[in-house]
Amino acid sequence: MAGVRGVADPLEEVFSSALTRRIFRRRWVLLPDYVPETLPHRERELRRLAEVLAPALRGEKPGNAFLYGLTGTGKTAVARHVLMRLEGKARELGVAVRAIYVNVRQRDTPYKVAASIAEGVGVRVPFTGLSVGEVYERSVKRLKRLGGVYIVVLDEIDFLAKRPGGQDLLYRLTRVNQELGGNAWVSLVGITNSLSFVESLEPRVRSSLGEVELVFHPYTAPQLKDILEDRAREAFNPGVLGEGVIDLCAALAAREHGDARRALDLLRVAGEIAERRGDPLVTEEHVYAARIEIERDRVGEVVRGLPLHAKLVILAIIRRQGAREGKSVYTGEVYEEYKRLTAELGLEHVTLRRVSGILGELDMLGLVKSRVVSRGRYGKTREVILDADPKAILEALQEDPMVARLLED
DNA sequence: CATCCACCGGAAATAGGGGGGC
DNA sequence: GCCCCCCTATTTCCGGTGGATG
Repeated sequence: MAGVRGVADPLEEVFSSALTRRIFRRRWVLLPDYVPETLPHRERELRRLAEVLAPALRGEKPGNAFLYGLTGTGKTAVARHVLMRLEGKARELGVAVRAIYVNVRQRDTPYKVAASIAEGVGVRVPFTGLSVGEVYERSVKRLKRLGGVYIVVLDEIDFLAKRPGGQDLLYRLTRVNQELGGNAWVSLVGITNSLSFVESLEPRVRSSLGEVELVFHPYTAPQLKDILEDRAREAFNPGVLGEGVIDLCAALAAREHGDARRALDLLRVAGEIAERRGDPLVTEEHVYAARIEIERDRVGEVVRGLPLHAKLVILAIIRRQGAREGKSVYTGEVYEEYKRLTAELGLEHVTLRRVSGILGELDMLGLVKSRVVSRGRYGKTREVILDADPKAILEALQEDPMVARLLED
């Protein structure tokens, strides 16, 4: 393709500005899955987890551990950091230690978890077709032959326990060492942000998993500031951060139960916005814009991933709520509106039971807030209120050709 | 103070689409 | 080829329940 010399070429402009990297030096340092060199204000937790797992270096069975605390309190980062260092040390010593990290929210069925572990021990499995038990047994067989120490981290483990068969798999995992008969060792590290989850576990699973429990408390604003300053030094070119930017990110995140991931997201997206606009400095204004952009992206992504009837249900909520000036709506009311929408499209409607389930799902996805209330004589039902920007939702709904038919007018 | 509304929410089953192992 | 497995969305069935009302 011949270049268009002398004429403004929009792509060329994009490319060259990407190359100058005027804002970021190493942007990925701010991405959520980056494992930092240092974890300020988590020294105690790092040390404790390391103590639990260290026996692996002698080829002995490490302990099981359970980490809990709210999102963005450093659980995952601590786990990954310790595992990285442990594997490094083991390599140095020539000891067979292998860490297997599974995010159970992303791999949220017993089969997927078992398959992830299988891959982690070097067993190739198809993505479907086998039973969970089969996958599990193949892994055990290979482990017996290979030997070594394995540390399996189950992040957001509550999502596994909730699924049918999830507890069974957990139970089997907690006693896999008996099956291995000393040829290899497996230790489990469970991570969750749900305290109530711990109580919902079968006692035998809980006692095994919770040999050591570490509680992660929310970061305070000054602590978040330390974290951000650490990372910002790596991530940005010198002098590009405007006055008060870090403080603002820390303050906004501290307001949300001290969520470090949120703080880092704000800082990163603020930088991205500045870069995109060609501004030489990241300012507080960029941070505010980042907050909006993050939320819009989140909502858009969630809504796009919804099945058709869930999309219709959320549209029904918006319609009903719009008609009642942003006040809450009840299940029955939503259901009626939803049925109207399906009729308009000439579609079958799902049952009330299902819509009730969808309402619960929308709540978990953070699009809606709902609580069960009793209106006495007038029955018990769920009170639903929108918890996301309706404009962002509608924008995403627009992209569904079926739903879009309802939005023309 | 018993009643009874309007759902709630667990459990199990189905549909229907994608794949094993031997 | 036969029989078994997984996954998601949904249906069916059904016992449960907080509190305004009569």
